[in-house]
Amino acid sequence: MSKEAAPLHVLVRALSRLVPLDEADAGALLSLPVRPLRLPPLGYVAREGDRPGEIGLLTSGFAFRHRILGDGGRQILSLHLPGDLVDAQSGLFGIADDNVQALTAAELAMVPAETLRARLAERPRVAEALLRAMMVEASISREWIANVGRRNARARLAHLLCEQVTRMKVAGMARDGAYELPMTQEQLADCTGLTSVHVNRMLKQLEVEGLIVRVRRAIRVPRWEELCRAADFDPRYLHLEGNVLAA
Amino acid sequence: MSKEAAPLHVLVRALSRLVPLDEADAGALLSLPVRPLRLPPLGYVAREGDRPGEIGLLTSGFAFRHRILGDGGRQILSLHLPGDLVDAQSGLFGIADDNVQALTAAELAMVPAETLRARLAERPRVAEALLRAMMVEASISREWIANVGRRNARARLAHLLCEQVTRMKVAGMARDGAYELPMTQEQLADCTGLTSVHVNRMLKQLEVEGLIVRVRRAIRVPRWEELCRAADFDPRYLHLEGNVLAA
DNA sequence: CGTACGTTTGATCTTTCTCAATAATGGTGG
DNA sequence: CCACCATTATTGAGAAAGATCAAACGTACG
Repeated sequence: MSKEAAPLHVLVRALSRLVPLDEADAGALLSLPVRPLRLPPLGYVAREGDRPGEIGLLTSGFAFRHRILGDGGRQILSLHLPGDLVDAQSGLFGIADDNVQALTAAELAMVPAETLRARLAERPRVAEALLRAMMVEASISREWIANVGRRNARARLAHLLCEQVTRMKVAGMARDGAYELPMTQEQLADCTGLTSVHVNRMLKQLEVEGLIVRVRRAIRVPRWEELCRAADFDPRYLHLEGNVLAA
Repeated sequence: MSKEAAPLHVLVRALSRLVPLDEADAGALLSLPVRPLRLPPLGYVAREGDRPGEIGLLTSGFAFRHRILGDGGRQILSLHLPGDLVDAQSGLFGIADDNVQALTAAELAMVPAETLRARLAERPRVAEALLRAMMVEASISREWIANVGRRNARARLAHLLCEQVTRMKVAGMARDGAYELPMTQEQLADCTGLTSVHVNRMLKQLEVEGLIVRVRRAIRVPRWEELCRAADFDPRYLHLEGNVLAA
């Protein structure tokens, strides 16, 4: 069961967290044709303006989505974990709004958009799960607006960490309470609307406050509750209802 | 045709901008049962945590969506015009992520979520239109992240104005090049992650620069191109493809 | 072992916030 | 119609958060 020969298992696992899927639903997903795609760090999944025709399922590694502004500034818009359909937007819509890039080395399973669309029409439960996944993503986007718009640098960063740690826990990517967040400080800055210099200072501050411990890019959270308080983090917007969140 | 006896006409009009709907599709929408709701300015459509059971279609007036942060700060997350399904999220998902409030006096048509969901299953084209509407909204959310995260105060405000003016044009709400944006400066501040004091100063600056003209809360844009440049505004993220944007 | 990239730190500058006071405006009851 | 009240807009002065510039330091990796 936990053997993941087929890459689509991560999708079934991710979607069934949102809507219970039966055997037939799962089968419809698992039988999808797939083009494997292996990317190096910073490899592009999609570029703004692309008309992909395929939808990328992230099966291993991390990815992120971003827009480049007129003055060359970059804003990271979302972070993606294995199980995420990384550009359902572009795939179903036809045109990509933003750039999607691998953060680490990553593996994707590219699914033809038309085939997926057809499966969705046959399997309403799967369609509903996908819709929910998109709504969760939209809710996260709105939290990012609030994060970047109304929290100070320290809280922004703390919030980003809380969100990622929580999502990684749910995805079973925690390793004894330490979470490897494979991002440079510049990328953290582009997530939070700060400069990398200021991110560095705030990380250090969180560290001297004892809210995080850093070793290389691995971050451990010795006092989860306190970090959440510093972050003004309330995980409701992640819609994890049924999920185990026991530390 | 332009007579809108039934409130649902605005929905048909809005959705058919995204996907061509035939008579049967339109009929399926127009025959939806509706509970009219009339709200005073600042009346609530939904509150965070609500489990509504109905989806609100805004038929007249403006509405906005916001979250309140732990320190009491408020971030406005989106603005809504007639034709917008103001809480498809909550209605289809079950639980509201954020607060939705009327900005002006507003009229809504409340549609039972279950009925709408059933219609969606019967009418794939309508479902697709709704999905697209949600994707456009998500794309706008991402632009707001970038706006608030990476643009300075002047550009943020200019961008918000460009976005609203464009959407109002498309919705046919322009009155000879003047657009009534019925928001207080504090609300503009909560959209842009600024303080109302600074919004005031930036509006004034845009005005002395000749990029906008203000009379009461009506804003006219004498030099559209220049305002767009100041805003770093590129309307692609609004996905207006087929729409007339001739000034 | 050197190069490229990322991190850390300091000093200074700018943008935006905060606090506070004043002026308009709009709506209400008399 | 007018006086009054609450809300919103405007302006100034000073403080603070975060940006910018610049340099040094680490570390990974070819």
